[in-house]
Order: sequence, then structure tokens, then C-alpha cells
Amino acid sequence: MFGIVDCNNFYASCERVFNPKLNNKPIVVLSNNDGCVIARSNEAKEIGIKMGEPAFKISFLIEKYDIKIFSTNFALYGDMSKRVMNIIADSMSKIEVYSIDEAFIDLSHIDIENIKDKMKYLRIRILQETGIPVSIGIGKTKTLAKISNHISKKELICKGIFMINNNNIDRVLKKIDVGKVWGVGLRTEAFLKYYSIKTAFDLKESNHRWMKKNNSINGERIIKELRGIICYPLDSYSKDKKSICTSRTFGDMVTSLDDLNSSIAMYTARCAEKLRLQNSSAMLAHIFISTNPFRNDLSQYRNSRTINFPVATNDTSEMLSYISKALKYIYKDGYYYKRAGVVVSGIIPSSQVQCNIFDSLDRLKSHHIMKTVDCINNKMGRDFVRYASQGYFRKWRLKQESLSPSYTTNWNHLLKININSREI
DNA sequence: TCTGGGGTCCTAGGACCC
DNA sequence: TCTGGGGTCCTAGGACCC
Repeated sequence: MFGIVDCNNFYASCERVFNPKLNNKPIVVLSNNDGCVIARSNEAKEIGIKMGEPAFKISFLIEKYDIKIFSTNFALYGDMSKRVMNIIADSMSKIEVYSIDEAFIDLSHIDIENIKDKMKYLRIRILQETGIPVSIGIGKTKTLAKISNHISKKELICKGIFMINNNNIDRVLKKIDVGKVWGVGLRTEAFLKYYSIKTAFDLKESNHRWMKKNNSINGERIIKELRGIICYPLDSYSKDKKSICTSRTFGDMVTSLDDLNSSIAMYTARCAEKLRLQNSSAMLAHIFISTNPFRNDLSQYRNSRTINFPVATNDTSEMLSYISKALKYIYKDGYYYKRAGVVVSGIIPSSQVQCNIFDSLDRLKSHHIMKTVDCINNKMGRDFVRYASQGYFRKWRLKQESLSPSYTTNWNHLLKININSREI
């Protein structure tokens, strides 16, 4: 059996842990630049606020229902996620961290009769030690566990835990819309419904060869998983990333090459840091810039360029030298830029980098420099040591008007509690 | 005024090899 | 009249996930 542990309304729950006044109040967490809704508390969902909705379109609801708004605070969410995952890893033999708020677990070594009790205990422990409420779904495959998890959140009677077994499987799947099945997106949902496959049960009973022919091997796998045949085993070891992307939409529009260059330089530095963190180097970098596609009144321009490094690298300065040149090549004067980004790919372990006989760079030296820079920045804070091209005045910085403190990762943001008034 | 960010996997088709 | 067979690798684009 597989289990999936999923944090309830994760970002909203993180905000509540250190601000209990928010309990039972509608909360919404916004994307970067306070743009779109990316998380909602149950109260906000009940009001009818949709996922992904632009904040400016719901301003009247925010006022009417006194909804509390938060800018994304990834320092906080990332740290809270780590705490939850550590507890799961400590309680279970095998865990696959699937996303910031979800983990699959292996339950095959536990007797079926005992699974629910064990999960009940795990839920209580996570809530007690982190303040984050979770729901747990259980099934013979990951796909079935995901469906169980969906039910455990919807049906209050489940108290956060649900298991699909041989006795209830058909009855349960008949009530699940096919679009809710893990791996079935909008396109596949429309395709299946066209052929009158409306529920998860219909999909389970349909022909897997037909599905493979008309969709892909993944379509066939979903059907088999619904039948209890494991196609997606637990991946417990963490894998190196195959591509790494850093991109942002700017708070204000940017026009000058200098400003655009400093933003691209910053994203390059981030990508290089992420590469070094997993001891990898990249053979390719792809940069892109674009204007704001929502502004019909302004002329639009977007362009991108791919760079092949002569030798795979994770050296910020080397990457910057190539990337700045590429940016000059695609930059056009007279446009209002709104977004830019850097993607590195062709990622290999640094120990396997193929040297170039004409290489003039002292790579051992640059390795030591990068190591020292990372070490200083880890201790003193991000970008304490930086490249000049990253700049100091960020015209393109994010808009984050409702940012909560980083309670658990910044000494200056520690909670202060007034014992006398019993207030935070 | 105003619309996020970061990933993975699969497939078809082209280029190339013997 | 008549033009093989069997592969690999790479890339762009699509679909999906959170």
C-alpha cells in the first residue's frame, strides 16, 4: 500500500501557525508581485475565491469579507515544509518528497488493519510539532492514494484519513469525476468525456490499449494504476534536477538595457548557486525577455537566445560573461519589459565535465572562488558578496506589500511575545 | 494601475549512421 | 515499371503536475 501525506491549504496554514488570530478567518496567499491567488484557506474557498484569480479582480470580495491577504513568503513555507518532511521521514521507512506540501510513503510493511491507526498518530504528531494540519490518502497505487487523499479532504467524516480497498474501490471511483484523476488534465478530460468516460470508474474499466494509442503510455499507466497495478513506484532517493530555471515578472516595467542586464545577472547567479548546490554543471543556458502580454495598448516584443558553453560550468562569472553578451543581442530599445528569466540545462555532475584542450580558464581556482562566495553568503545572507553586474538598485524588484515575517529563518524576525498581556 | 514560478515526461519528426 | 532495413540521438512542442 501507498500513502500520501498532503498539507491542508499549505501556505495559508503556514501563515496561521505564527498568527493564531487568523484561525477561522478567510486567508489568501498571492503569487509574486501580489498578482494571482495561489493559496486559500477553507473560509476563502467557501466565499468563492478561485485558484489563480488575479488579485485586482477580487478586491471587492476582499473588502466585503475582510479577507486577510499575504504575499508569498517562500523562506517561511520552505522551512515549514522541511520540518513536516523530517517528521514523516522519522516515522516512516520510505518517503518520496513529491512537492513542497506532499510526500508519498511506503506502507507495505504495515498490516492493513493497523494502517489507519498509524496514520492517525502521524497526523497528530505533525500537527503537534509544526502546527500544520495534514490529510492522508491510502491505496494500492499512488494514483489510488491521490484519490483517497482527495476524499479525505472533502468528507469531514473521514477526519483527514481515507483508504481505498478492494471492498469500496468501485463504489468510490464511480463518484470521482475523471478530471480529478492524477495525470488527467484539461485536454485528456475533454477527450475522455467525448467518449463518455466520465468517472474514474469508467476510466478504470476502459481499454488500456485504446488509451495508449490515442493518448500516450501515460494514459495506459493511469488505467493500470486505477486497477491496482503499480506503474509508478516510490522514488525515495532525491534526484538531481535536469533543468533549473529562475525567472520573474517585474514589479515595475523596465526599459533600459542596464536594468534588464542586472535582473538577468541576478537570475544567472541564482541558477549557478542551484547548480553548485547539487554539484552539477550546465552545458546550456537559455535566456528570455518579454513585454507585458496583457497590455494591449503597448507594442509587444519577446525574444530568447540559447548559449552553448564551451565547457560545462557552474561558475557565475563565466556564465555571466556569455549571458550578458547574449542579452545585448536580443535587447531592443523602446519597449517596456515586464518579464525575464534564465534556464540552464544539459546538466551533468561536475565530476563528469569534459575538458576542452583550448580551455584558458583556471577551473580549479574558479571552483575555490565559488566555494568561498557561497560560504560567505550562507553565513552573512544572500548576495552579501555579489557580481557588480547584479547591481544594487533593483528597479525591477518584486512587489510584496503584505509580506509576513520569516519567523523561522531570520533572527530579526523572531516572534516577540508579551507575557503580561498574553499577546503576540 | 493590476494577470506567478518551477519542474517532468512523452512523442513526432529530422538528421544521421551502417 | 521496379529504389531496403534497422537503428540512435536530438529537439521542439504538448500535456501535465504542484
